[in-house]
Amino acid sequence: MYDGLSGWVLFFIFVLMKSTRKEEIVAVASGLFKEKGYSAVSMRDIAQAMNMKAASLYNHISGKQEILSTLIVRVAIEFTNAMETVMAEESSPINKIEKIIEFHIDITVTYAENIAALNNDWMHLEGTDLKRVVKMREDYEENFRSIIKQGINEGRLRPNHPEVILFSILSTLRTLYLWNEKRGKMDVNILKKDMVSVLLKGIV
Amino acid sequence: MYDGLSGWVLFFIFVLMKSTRKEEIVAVASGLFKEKGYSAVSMRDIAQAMNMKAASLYNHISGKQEILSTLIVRVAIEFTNAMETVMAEESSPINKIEKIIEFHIDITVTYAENIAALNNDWMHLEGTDLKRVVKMREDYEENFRSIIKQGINEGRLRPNHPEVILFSILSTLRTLYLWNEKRGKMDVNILKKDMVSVLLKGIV
DNA sequence: GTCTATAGGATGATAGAC
DNA sequence: GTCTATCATCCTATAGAC
Repeated sequence: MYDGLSGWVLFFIFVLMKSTRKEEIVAVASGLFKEKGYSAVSMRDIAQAMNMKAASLYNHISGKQEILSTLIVRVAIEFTNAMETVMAEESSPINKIEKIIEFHIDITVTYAENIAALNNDWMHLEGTDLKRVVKMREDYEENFRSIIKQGINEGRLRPNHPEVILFSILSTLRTLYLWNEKRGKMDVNILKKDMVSVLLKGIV
Repeated sequence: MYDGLSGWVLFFIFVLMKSTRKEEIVAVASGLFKEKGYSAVSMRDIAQAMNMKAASLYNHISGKQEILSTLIVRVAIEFTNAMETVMAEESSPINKIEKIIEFHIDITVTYAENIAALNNDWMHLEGTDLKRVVKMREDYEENFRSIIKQGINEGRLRPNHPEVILFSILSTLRTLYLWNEKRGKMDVNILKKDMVSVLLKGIV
């Protein structure tokens, strides 16, 4: 009876270790990718940062590509889900844009390194991962665009070129990850309020 | 007399060729860097795109690093000069911000690839080039920040956190280069007007 | 699960013929 | 100024001992 139990416990620990070890690698690699970019970081760099040898990494991941893919797909899904939640709501375009700004800030707080990879290294994805991420990005932008167009049509947004509005807001939100040190001192809720105010009402 | 003349002419052509050849390399490389990033582009890639062999590149440039440095320093100086011109003017903070938005659009039109390198590959610069570019970037941001603070103090800008305003505008302007295809169809002056309107007056 | 050793190929750069 | 040949080093990834 004890034997059976300890067998299961050991198996559970093994699975747990293996999975957290992979997560450790992904976490360490994401920091390096953010600093120097995917292509400039070698498996030796990642291994060194974990106090191990490059060959040992391959017991936990299939290769460098899997690290990038895990990193990017994870946060891309996060954004897709958040956008779908907003789209499903029955509220005004302005309210939806506020929600988008808020979830971008929330996701950036926990996924800064993933966002760096999504923004700067998506083109180094391969095969179906590349197609999937590009598709998610296109759908995301299309949803955002439709909200803006609706807002203009209803006369609740100023009639500027929709692409200019989309691009202005989105490029600010997408590069929020670069701003984490300065943000660190700022309360997230204050940041959200200021960001909504600046992006919606302008600065004048 | 003819001999002397043709000697000078040949020398001039030689200097001209050498310099335009270097410019050609820088131009071709900048396109590749923009697509895949500095680290993912090899000297063989650059050579192939010019229908020559990698070794031949070294007759015109000292190495890969010189290409990056040329590319980045050039556009960094462009931004620094433009900002200094604006700072020297005696006009309101709002007027200065409008000018900044406008010269960002102008520079982006001619230097899209350089800006990509400045944004994404500056960390691969070495030695004094790295220090110089980082310094120019810090000074640039500090100038922008002082304009914003003055605008808030004078009560002409809404009293949002200055860093939020700085970051929102700057991140939009810095990623304009990503937007060149869509912009291509739009008149530059209309883009400037829309951009100024969206960034200053907001969208609501 | 980590190590050493190494395969197999790419990389930045140089030497020297033409 | 471009080429071929090559160097020395780095890269991702695998094989196999422990």
